[in-house]
Amino acid sequence: MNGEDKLLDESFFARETTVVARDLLDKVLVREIDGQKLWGRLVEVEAYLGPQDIAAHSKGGRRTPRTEVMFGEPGRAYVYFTYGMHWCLNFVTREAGMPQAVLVRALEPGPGVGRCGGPGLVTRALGIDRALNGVPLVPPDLYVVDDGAPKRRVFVTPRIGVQGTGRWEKRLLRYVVDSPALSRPIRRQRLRAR
DNA sequence: ACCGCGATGCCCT
DNA sequence: GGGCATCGCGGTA
Repeated sequence: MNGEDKLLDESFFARETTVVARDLLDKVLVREIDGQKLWGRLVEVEAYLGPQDIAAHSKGGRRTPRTEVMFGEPGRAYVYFTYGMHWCLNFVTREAGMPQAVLVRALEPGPGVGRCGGPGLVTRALGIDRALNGVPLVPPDLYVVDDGAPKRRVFVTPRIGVQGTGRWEKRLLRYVVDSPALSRPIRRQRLRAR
């Protein structure tokens, strides 16, 4: 992480969610906590597409205390708690009023950072919890940069943990690059490259 | 390799 | 009260 890094700003996140998800791969998520910088390279994300998307928290336009952040400005963190023990980090996308987001599922961890092969592991390794819900993705606390690293080939699969056989469950809204840090290994034959 | 399940607590109906 | 955008372990193979 050096002076060449370019911060991904609000205009980056204000675009179509699937495009944001794809573009986030190979970018670097940075967390600064207690004066130390923890980071990891994004290798697995998922798009959640709002009211029409039956797997999204904002399905049907649900506007509740939990989903409120997704209805607001793009480029903020949406952090929620699940299964009694895990925090999950999302980036809010699209303009205000369109409750869409990208879930961070895996990172290639930087030096001194623990395993990040799963959404709960990412937040544990980077010290992310409800205190960061709703914060803008700007330094110093939590932000994403382009460090100029080469972009790898992107693969798409159905989203993890989304049950059912309907259209939304089958949609290829999980975006990954081939990495040992993924939450689940790629099965080459079933994979569709783009 | 796959499958089942317990942990644990918040959210929403 | 049911379900959950999870994880890690233990069993079977």
